[in-house]
Amino acid sequence: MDFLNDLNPQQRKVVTTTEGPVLVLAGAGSGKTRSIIYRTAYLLNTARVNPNNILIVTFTNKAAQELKKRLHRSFHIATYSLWVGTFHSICMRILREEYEHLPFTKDFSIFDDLDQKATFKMIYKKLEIDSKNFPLRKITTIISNQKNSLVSPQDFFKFNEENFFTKTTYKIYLEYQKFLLKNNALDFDDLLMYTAIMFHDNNSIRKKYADRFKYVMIDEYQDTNYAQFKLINLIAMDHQNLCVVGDDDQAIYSWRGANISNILNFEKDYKNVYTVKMEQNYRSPKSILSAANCLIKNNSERYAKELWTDIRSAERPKLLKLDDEHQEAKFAAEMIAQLHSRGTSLNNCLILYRTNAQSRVFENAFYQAKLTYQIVGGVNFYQRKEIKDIVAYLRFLINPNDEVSFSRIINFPPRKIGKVTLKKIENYTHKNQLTLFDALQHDIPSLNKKTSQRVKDFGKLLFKWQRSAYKVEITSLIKEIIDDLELISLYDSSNDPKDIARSENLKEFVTASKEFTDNFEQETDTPMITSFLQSISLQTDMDNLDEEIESVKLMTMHNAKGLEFDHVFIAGLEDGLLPHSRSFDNEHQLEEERRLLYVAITRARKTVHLTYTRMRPVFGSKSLSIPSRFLMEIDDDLIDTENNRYYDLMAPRPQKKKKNRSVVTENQKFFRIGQIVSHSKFGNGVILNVDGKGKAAKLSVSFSGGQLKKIIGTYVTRGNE
DNA sequence: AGATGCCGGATTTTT
DNA sequence: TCCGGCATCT
Repeated sequence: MDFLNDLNPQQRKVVTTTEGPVLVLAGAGSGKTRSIIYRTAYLLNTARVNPNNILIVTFTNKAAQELKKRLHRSFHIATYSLWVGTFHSICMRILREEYEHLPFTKDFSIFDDLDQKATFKMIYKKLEIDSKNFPLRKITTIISNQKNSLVSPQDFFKFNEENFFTKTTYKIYLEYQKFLLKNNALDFDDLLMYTAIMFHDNNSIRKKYADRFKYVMIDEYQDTNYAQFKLINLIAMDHQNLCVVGDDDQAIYSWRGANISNILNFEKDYKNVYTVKMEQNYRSPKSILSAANCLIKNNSERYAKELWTDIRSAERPKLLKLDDEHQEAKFAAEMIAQLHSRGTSLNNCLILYRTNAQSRVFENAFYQAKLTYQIVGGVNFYQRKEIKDIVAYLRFLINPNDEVSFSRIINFPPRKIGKVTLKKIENYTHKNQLTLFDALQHDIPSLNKKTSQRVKDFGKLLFKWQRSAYKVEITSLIKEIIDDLELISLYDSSNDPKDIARSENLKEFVTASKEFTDNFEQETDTPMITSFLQSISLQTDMDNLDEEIESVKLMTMHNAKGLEFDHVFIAGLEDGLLPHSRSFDNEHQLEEERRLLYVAITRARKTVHLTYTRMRPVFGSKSLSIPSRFLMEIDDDLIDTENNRYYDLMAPRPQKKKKNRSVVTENQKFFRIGQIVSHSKFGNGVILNVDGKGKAAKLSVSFSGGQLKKIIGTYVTRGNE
């Protein structure tokens, strides 16, 4: 119990209040992660809870690993039987365990957004839909939102929707889900949706997990969506031992379906909630925190709170104006070079920007300055063409119905099998009720002799690998495939500059597979290759950071959540970038952009540099930049603009608006997604979307009578949940 | 089947 | 500016 002395009174309360619902409103740098770790240790060592009975949900795989590492190091806790992971990885494990009750096998493929895109293209072709009228991006977003609200296509088809666009969208949705199942595949959202719906529909399975996970902790609760809320609710509703930790000021994922009202309504969703506010910041000096506080006060959708700190005497955030984006990058590189020459590790330096596209100039500048850097995000390692290709081979061997992978590999490397042949193979497969894999072993009548031979040769090759797949180690299999296809020499002999790095990446992939094999903890009777494929689908770039290399880190502000660095450089503080132009006309989105900057600033332990440019290329042509409106919201005396040759104020400071800075009122959180409401004419219905706040919010409601309506909140009443 | 070239459109953030 | 999609040619 001695370890409780390491904690402040609030943290101690969080740690020792093990029974019943606990809400922890934890500001940036207030020791949130620490509290979760200590709470887990307390549950295990003091309260003698069996590790099997604990579920911890983190926001990234990396955070999960870190947590395990620290539990092990500081408390000598064996983390083997502890369930720690992201929502997605935890759902993946559950679905694999319960596949008998589900419409797919445990070998299911996980489709990333590239696979998803390929799928939609096939569907568009089949349904003869013009992507001009139904832009892919828009449609995938809508469908993703439906899944995150647990609305299945069948639910929608019950409604007699008149609107052509909506009707077509649901047709696509339905077809998409059918296609995925036919391919034994799930997308990211499906992982959550199938699990939540399974718990909802099958009480004995729900009970099994509710009994298993007697103690549940969720980190970053402000960024959970409805499916995640429901999922956790179904697990915790019986025992109520649920501890959620989050900060409404750091909610930055609403575009992904995250619903801030999950955290704001926690005290209503659960009974007798014990609430702890942690407002002492242990990370940043007062000079930095004051600026952050001043900024975030401009948001109206928040719990009123103010972070404070004992850490004093440091510099205020510096604001600098550079001529263009090259100068901006060069400036950061020079500053970091200077710090580095005085003994600062590059590991303590962070570059943050709003969009991935901004990273390129920084790469350049750091390369010039001979400073080692690592980029997080952008094109994920596993999304690169050469890696997707080899993964597609592996996937197809395991999952012989995976059309997306099949169409990827059938003619790569080129073996003179084109799309006509592909279509014929698919038809033959369909007609004879075969898997694609088996069809390749046949003589397909509609093919001419030459083509048929090529197809059969390919089939033989796949057959050979499939036998290896169940016999040899993953790494050997991968090597075998790469050798047989002569991929390395293919890329090395290429004239295309893009191919230069490809053979290197392939080698790295081999190494990664080896690492996986070495660290693999056999959890079920699932073949290792299945686990490998599924786990790499959920890997992010953050997980692939090489910790051994001392380097400056470059990433988007979204990726920076939960991290801390001594020196933080925040670039591109310009209207259009931050706040992003796409958020200009929407107050909610503007507030989210503001939170993004708040998150960025509060990463810093020692210094913050805010930069913007005089001029920046937009759509290819240079145009004058406008300094971010957020800069004007921070009081003059909190920002250092003096003794600074770069600074000159170019835009007139807009008048600050008077803002409602009070606590979120009942009115503001009146409706939320999933709530049941009733209407005098349409009867009962469930809310699918809320636009605006308060009683007068615009609601999208699906009524039990079948209508899907947009309605002003004042015309409905809330029913029981 | 594959290479070439033109046009139009899009540009946020990620598991 | 760059990328992807489409048409056309070989």
